[in-house]
Amino acid sequence: MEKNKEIARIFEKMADMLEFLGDNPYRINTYRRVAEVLSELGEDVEELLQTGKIRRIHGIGESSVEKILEYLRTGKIVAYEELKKKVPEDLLELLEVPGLGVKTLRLAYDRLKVRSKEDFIRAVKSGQLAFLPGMGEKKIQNILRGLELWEKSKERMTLLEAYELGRSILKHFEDVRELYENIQLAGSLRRRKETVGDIDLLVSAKKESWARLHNHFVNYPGVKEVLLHGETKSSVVTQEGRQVDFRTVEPNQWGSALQYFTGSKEHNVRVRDIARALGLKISEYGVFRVDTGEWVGGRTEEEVYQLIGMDWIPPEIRENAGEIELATAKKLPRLVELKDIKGDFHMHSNWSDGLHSLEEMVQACYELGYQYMVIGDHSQASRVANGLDPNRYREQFKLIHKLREYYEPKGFYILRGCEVDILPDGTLDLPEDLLEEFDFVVASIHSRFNQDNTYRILKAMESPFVNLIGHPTGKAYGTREGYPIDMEKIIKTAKETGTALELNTYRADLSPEQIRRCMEEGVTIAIVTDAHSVKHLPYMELGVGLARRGWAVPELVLNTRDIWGIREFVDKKRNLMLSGGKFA
DNA sequence: GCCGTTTTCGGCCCGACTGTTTTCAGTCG
Repeated sequence: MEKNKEIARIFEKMADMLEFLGDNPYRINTYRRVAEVLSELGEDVEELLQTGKIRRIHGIGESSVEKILEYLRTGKIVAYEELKKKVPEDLLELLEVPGLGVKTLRLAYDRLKVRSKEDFIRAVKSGQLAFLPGMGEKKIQNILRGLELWEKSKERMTLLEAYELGRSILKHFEDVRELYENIQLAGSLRRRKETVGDIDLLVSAKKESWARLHNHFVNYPGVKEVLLHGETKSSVVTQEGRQVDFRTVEPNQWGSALQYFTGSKEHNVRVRDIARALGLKISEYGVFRVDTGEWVGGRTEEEVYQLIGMDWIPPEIRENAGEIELATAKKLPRLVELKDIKGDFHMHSNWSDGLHSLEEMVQACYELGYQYMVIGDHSQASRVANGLDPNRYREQFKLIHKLREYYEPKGFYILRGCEVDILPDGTLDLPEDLLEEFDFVVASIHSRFNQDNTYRILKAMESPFVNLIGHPTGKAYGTREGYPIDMEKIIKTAKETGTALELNTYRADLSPEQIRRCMEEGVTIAIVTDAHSVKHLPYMELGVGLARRGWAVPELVLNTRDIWGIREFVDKKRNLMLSGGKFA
C-alpha cells in the first residue's frame, strides 16, 4: 500500500507544478483526483494493474495508468522529472500556508526571482513583497501570520483533540439556544477521521439571528484570533492554534448544508455528478432543478439523498469507496452504533498505570449503562506501568469478588481480566494456571516496536486463554506508523483461533482499511477505550465512529454481545484449542 | 486529463470573504 501513497504524492506535486505553470485547470484537477483516488484505494495499485482492474476505476484514465506503470517499472515518471526542471519544488511546499496560493508564489518567482522557501520568507520579512502589485499592508500581515500558523501547526489534531474542542464549542452555544434550530459539527470530525485539520460548525437559524450567532461564535472564550467575521461565515483560531469555521444557513437548507460541509470532498463530487445526470444541482443551499432553477428539497440529509435515489449514507463512510453504489441499490449494511455497545474490554485502574481506583472505574462503567466491563491492568513485564505479578492479580480478584456482591444483583457484571504482555519470544508474561483464572484476557506487545512482530502475535493467539489482541499494530494515534506487521496472516490466525482483534480508541489502531479486511474475512473486532481514567470511558463513542469508518457491522463487534455471549466466546476458544481443534 | 441517463466533443461546483480594487483577483472549502 506504500506504493499507492508514493504515487499519489507525485500526482499531487505534479498538480501543484502544473498550476504554478498556468496549465489547464481541468487537467490539474484531474491530477489531484488521481492522487486522491490512489491514496484512498483499499487495494494495492500494483495488483490492480496486474489484474487490469485499474482501468475500471473512476477518475484514473489511460494517461494516468501509463504514468503509474512507468513509475512501477522504472521508479520514476519522466513527465514529473521534466516538471521538476521547470519549477522549484521546494517553493511549492509553501502552498500549505493558509492564505498563500499559487498566484502569489508565481508573482514572487517572476518579479523577485524567489526560488526557494527561504527566499520567499526572506522576501516577505524584508518587505520586498510589498512592492508587488495587489500587495497591501494587510495582505503582507496575512501572509506573515499564515507562515507562523503553518510552522506551528503542521500536524493535524487527533480525533480526540478535535472531539473535545468540538464539544466545548457546542457547549458555548447552549447559552444562545433560542437563536437557532439545529447545530452540528460537520467536516472530518463528523466523519470520525483519525486526524482532523480544522473544526466545522454548522447552524441553521432564521436570517435575523445570524449576526448575533456570529458575534457569539467569535466571542468563544478559547479564541485567540478572528480570521473572518461575516454574516454567513466566520473563522477563528483557538489558543491551541486550531482553526474553527462557523456557518449559518436557513432552516430549509439544513440538510443540504450539513451534507455539503460533512464531505468528504470525493464523496460530494460523486454525489453532485450523479445529481447532474438526473438534471439536478446540489449545493449547500439545496437541491435544485437545473432547467428551471426551482428548489426541490434540502431540509434534511435524508431528503437530499432520497432526491437522487439513494438511502441516507452514514457520515463515517462518505469517502466514495463503494458507499454510493450500495446506497443507490439500497443495500448499505447496518453499521454498529453506540447503542449496540454493551461493555468495554480494556481499561486500567490505579493498580497499574490508571488514574482512578478499581471501584471508581467500575462505578463509571455502571453509570454508562453497560452490562459488563473487563478490568485489564498491565502484567509484571510492564515495569513502567506498575504491572501486576500473579500475587497482586489474586489480590485484585478478592476485591472484584466483593464488588460483584453489590453490582451483580443490579445486572452489572465485572469480569476479571488483564492486559498481559506478549514477550519478545511470543510467550505470555503470566503463567498458564493464572491465565486460566481470568474471565477475559487481552494480550499486547509493549516492547521492540521497531521490528516485525507478526510472529509474536501469531504465537499469542495460539494460547487458549487469549481472547483479544491489544492494539495489534502498535500504531500511535494518527502519527506514528507502528511496527511492520503481516496483517493478512494475523487476520487468518485470528479467525482460525477464535481470537478477536482490538480497535483501540486511544490509538486509532486498527485502521479503517484493516477493520474492513476483518469484516470481509469474518473476524471479530472489539472496540475498547483503553481508558486510563474515568474520563476516557465515554470515548467509546469515538471508537464506534472509527469502527464505522471500517464498515463494522454489529455481528462482528464483540461488544454488541451480552454477557452470556461473551462467556460463550471465551469458552468456545478454550474448549476447542484445548482439544486440539480449530475454528472453521 | 477524464468522462458519457442529451454528449466520443465539450464540459468539468461555485459562492463567500478579504483586500485592493473602482468592478475584480486570490484563496478557501
